[in-house]
Amino acid sequence: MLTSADTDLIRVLGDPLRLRVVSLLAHETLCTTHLVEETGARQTNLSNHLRVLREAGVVETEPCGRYTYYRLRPEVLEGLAGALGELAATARATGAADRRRPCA
Amino acid sequence: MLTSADTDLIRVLGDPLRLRVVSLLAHETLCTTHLVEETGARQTNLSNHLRVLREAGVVETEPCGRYTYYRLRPEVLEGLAGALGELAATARATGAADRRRPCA
DNA sequence: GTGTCGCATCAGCTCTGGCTGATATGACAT
DNA sequence: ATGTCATATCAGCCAGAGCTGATGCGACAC
Repeated sequence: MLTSADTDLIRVLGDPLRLRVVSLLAHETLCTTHLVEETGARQTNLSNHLRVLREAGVVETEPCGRYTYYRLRPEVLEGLAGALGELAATARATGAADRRRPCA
Repeated sequence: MLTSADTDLIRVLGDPLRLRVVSLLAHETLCTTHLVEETGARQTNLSNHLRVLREAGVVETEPCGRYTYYRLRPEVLEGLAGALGELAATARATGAADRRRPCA
């Protein structure tokens, strides 16, 4: 079953720049400067998106001097992937059984 | 790797009402009237969302007299679940190896 | 035919959310 | 202490997206 928390998570991931950041962080732990280089986005803009990702629990930070490392939290993505997979399986079963509600 | 098509798909799913509809359709093939009953949303509003889901390829329609059945397309959800799962696996490996880019 | 019902589309309003420049904070170097 | 750099926050602008009422269209019943 999908909760409203999942909706929020999906919404957070549904932004091109944020998804790009997540994609980058999946391969390598980076700090804001690297992300600015990689994405070409302004620092302010990126910082806003990183806050959204942080508050959604998608990433976690590790301060390192005046830099800040951003690391992905795999459990969150795994949870969502699992929920969507379950939903897809249910849908496939429903289709196979052609289970439909009669209209009027 | 996540493409921009995935971004669009995620964005489509990132709406509470649309995700609710997807959730309902996963268990049972329904027509608009049923969805109006189940969600409590206005017919116009729901029809708009259904159009978005249709254009994103998440659902497909089957006319039945003056009714229209909506059915979920499991492959789309499966594809997204798979991509997210892969991303999570990559992130987990990155974390385990503590692979990070040195800052300056 | 007329009426009703299921569904889609249109036009308009509103509000969220992403982008920006400016500014604040805090760490390092000199 | 001064300057520079990395990062976060704030205030404001603007486009996009969701909700609505009104309307159009096609299928069925009579």
